[in-house]
Amino acid sequence: MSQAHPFASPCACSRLRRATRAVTQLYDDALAPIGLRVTQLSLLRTLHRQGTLRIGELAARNLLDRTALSRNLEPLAERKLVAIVPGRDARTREVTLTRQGIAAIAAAAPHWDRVQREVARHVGRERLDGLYEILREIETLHPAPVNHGI
Amino acid sequence: MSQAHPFASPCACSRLRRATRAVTQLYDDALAPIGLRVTQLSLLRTLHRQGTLRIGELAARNLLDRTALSRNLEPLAERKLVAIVPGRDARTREVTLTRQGIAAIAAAAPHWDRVQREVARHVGRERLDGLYEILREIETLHPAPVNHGI
DNA sequence: GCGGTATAGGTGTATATACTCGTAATTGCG
DNA sequence: CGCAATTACGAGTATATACACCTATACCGC
Repeated sequence: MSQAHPFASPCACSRLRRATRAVTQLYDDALAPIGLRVTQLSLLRTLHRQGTLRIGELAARNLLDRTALSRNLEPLAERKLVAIVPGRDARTREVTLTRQGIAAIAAAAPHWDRVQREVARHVGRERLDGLYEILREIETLHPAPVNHGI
Repeated sequence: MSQAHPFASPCACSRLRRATRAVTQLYDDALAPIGLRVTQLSLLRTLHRQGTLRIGELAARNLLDRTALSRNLEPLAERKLVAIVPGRDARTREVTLTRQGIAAIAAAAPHWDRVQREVARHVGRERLDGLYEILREIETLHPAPVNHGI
């Protein structure tokens, strides 16, 4: 009785993944003129909000595997949008937004804004807020400790 | 005023991606004893529900890029969980679930069930239904035509 | 039947993501 | 201090995902 679409996948994870593919496409298309993907812009903006972070910290704040983050940073470091330098603790590496990185965020801003507003309008602000709340709840299921307020 | 967490990302896409990483981890961990990832189980189950499909059809039903699907099928074909044979139309290839594929779904079922119930309990059935509805809405933003009832 | 167009799919390349294992540096304890 | 445990990270490998470009096949009008 709860199966609205008899052939719909009942798997919460598959549903999330599918919708994420759809919306990622939307954002990537919008950001294409700037030469940034939404994942890349997201990292830049995290650094913009939080300042210099170590690899592990930045990964944890994004519920992202440490080694995956390292790889995601490579093209950004290549393009000098971020700088990665050894920290005081010689085991660590600190990731910093460069001037070009800040410029890239600024260049991407209007495109991001447009697509974000399109999503908000399409879904409705209230439902979007509800979505965020549910997503926050879901994230608490992550194996690693969740860092709220990120 | 609407910024509950002053440092939270306001990006719908990043939020979705982050939550998706978290929940994917959860499902993949649960399915690890079976040697399947949630993406793989999801494909097998689509075939189980819908029967033999062509590459392009299976991709469209999952809002997945055609070539990405082809690559995702490779390890499954390698393990003989699916069979890929030329269709009548010689341009096409048809993907079929094998007996081993059906067995793999059966073996994974209890593990999937457990984690799915955990998510439903944690989020709440009602909110989970609400989530599905919002995700369906979001999917309609996908560039490619959305196939509902999948 | 032929030629142009449309369709289905593969290959090469790039990024996204996570696991295992290995290494270097730090820390903590006796 | 000296060594064991811990911590931070990289490298290798595998899957997930998409785009640009290419090929083969089918279809359609004539």
